[in-house]
Amino acid sequence: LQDHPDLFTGFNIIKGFLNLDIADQYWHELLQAKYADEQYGLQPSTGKKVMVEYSSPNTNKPLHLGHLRNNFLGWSVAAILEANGNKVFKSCIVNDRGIHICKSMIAWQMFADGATPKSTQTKGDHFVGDYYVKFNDEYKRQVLELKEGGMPEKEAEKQAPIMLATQQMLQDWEAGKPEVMALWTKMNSWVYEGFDITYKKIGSDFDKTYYESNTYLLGKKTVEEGLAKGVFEQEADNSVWIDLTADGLDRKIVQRKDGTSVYITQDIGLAQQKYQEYGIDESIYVIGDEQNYHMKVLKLIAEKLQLPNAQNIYHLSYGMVELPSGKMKSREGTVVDADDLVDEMISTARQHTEELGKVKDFTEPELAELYNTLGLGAMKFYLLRVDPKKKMIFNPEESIDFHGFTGPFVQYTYARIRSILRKEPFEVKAMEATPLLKLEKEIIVTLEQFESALQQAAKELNPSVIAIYIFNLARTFNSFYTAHSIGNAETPEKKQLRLQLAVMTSNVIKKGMQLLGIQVPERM
RNA sequence: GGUCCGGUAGCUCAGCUGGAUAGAGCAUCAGCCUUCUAAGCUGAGGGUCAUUGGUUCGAAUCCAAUCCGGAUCACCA
Repeated sequence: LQDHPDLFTGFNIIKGFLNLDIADQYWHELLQAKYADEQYGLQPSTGKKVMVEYSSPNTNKPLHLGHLRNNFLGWSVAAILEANGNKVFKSCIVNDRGIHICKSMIAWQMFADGATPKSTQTKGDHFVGDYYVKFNDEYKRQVLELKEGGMPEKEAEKQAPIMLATQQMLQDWEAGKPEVMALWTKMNSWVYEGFDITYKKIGSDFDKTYYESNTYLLGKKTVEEGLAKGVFEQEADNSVWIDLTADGLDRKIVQRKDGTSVYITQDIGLAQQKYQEYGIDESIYVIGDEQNYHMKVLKLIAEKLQLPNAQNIYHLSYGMVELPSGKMKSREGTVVDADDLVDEMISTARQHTEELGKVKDFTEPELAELYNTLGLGAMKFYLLRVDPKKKMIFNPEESIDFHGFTGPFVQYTYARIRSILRKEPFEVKAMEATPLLKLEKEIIVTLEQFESALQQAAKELNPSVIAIYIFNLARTFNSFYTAHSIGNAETPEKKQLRLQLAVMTSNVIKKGMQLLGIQVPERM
C-alpha cells in the first residue's frame, strides 16, 4: 500500500483490506475507537452558512409527485449539509401571484356559487386546483365556440371572454383593487391550509417562507441599479434587457415595457434579500432541470451585478419524475397527486403489516404511526435512492416495493437488531481480542465507510450516496445475522463483539435514515 | 438549428477523477422457518456497457463522429 498508493483506491482498498492478514487486535481497536466516538460520522462545524431553497409551489394547484422528489431532496440535502458542519437554512418561495391564480379565481366566481373547502369537505389546495381545471375546460369550450363561429384559432384563444376577464383581473390585482385582493387572499389561504397538511404529513419544513407577491417588487429596484451600473440596457419602448451573447446565451428581458418585472428579475431581488437577511455564504436552489437555462442566466446576471455571493449560487438540478407512459401532463389527467400517493403508500404499508401479523398487540395510534413510518419510508427511499440529476421513471401500477433495495428493508433490519438488543442488554466493557470471521470484518469495514459516504453525499449534494450506503450496510448485517447467532454466540467474547456490532449498525442505520428524512421503527 | 443532459441485464438503477471476473434490486428458476422477526438469507440463469473510430500497457469510464431519447432557447412562471 505504501509503495503503490495510487493503485489502491475506492473499493479496491476495501477488498484488499479484507484479504490482508491483519491482527485481530487491530480490528478490535478500530471498533473501540469508532464506538467511543459519540459524534461518529458527524463533522465539526465549518461555520459556513448555507441556504437551501426547495418546494416552490404554485398556489393554483395541489402538489404532485415531482414536488415530492423536490421536497425530499431539498430536506435531505439540508440535513446532510448540516451533518457536515454547516449552518443550514431551509427556504421556500411560494408563487402566489400571477395569471395562474387569477384563472382559479375567475372560475370560482363563475361556477362556485359561494362554495368553500369547508362546505364541500375538500382539502383547500385541491379545492382551488379543481377551479383551475374548470377554468381550462370552460376556456377550451369558449375557444371552440368562437372557432365554430368562424374565428381563426389564434384569435379565438386571445378573445375568449373568460381569458379576457382573467387578464383584467390580473391588472386589477396589480392595481390593488380591494375585492380582487380579498378574493385572492381568501383563495390563497385555502391553498396554504391544504399545503400545511401535506407538508406536515411528508415531514417537510422551512425556516423561512418567501412570497412572490412580496418579492416581485424587489425586481424593479434591481433593474434600476443595474441600469445605473450599465449592466442592463433600455430600449425605446422602455423594456429593459441584458445582453448575454458574449457568454454564449441570448439577450434576455428583465423588465417589460409596462414596467412590470419578470420571473428572472424577482429571483435576483430574492437572492439579494437572502444574503442580507441571513448572511449566507452559499445559496442552493433545488429546481427541476427544465430550468437549467434560467438558473444559468440568473447566476450570470448576479455576477454582472457583482452581488456579493454571486459565485456561490448553485443550482441543484434534478430530473423529472416520469411515468412509464411518458411525462406527467395535467391536461391529460396523468399527474400523480402527492396526497393520493402518500395515502396509497400508507395503506399498502397497512396491508403488508396486517398480512404478516407481527404487531397484533399494537394500539391504534401505534399502528397508525407505524404505517406512516413504513409508507413514507418506502416512498422517500424510492425517490432518494437514485441520482437526483437523472430523470427517473415511476410506475404507479406496480406501486412501490417493500422488498429488496427499499426503505422497509432497511427499517426491517433496524427493527430486528432492536429486537435482539431488547433481549440481550449491551454494556461496554473491555474484552479480550477474539479471532474475527470474514462477515464480522465486513461489517466493521462497512461501518468505517459511513464517514466518507456522508462527506461524499455533501460534496455531491446527493442523498443517494447515503441510501446506497445504508442499504449496503443493512444487507451486510443481514448476511452476518443469518449465519451467526448473537445471543448464543460461541464464547462470551464473541457475544460481546457481536452485540457491539449490532449496536453500531443500528445507530448508523438510524442516523443515515434520519438524513434521508426517514424514521425507523422499534418493531414492525 | 444553437446549447445542455442522458443511452449499462427483460424492468428500475449503481459503477463514469481509467485498473482485478461490469454490480444491486425487481422479475424468472432452485433451495432455507422446532433455533435472536422469512418485509429475511443462500444459489442459478440473464450483458456486443447505443454504434464506430481514437488515446492508453489497460476504456463502461477519457476524446471525436454518428444514431436514438429528453430538456431548453417567451414582454409565462
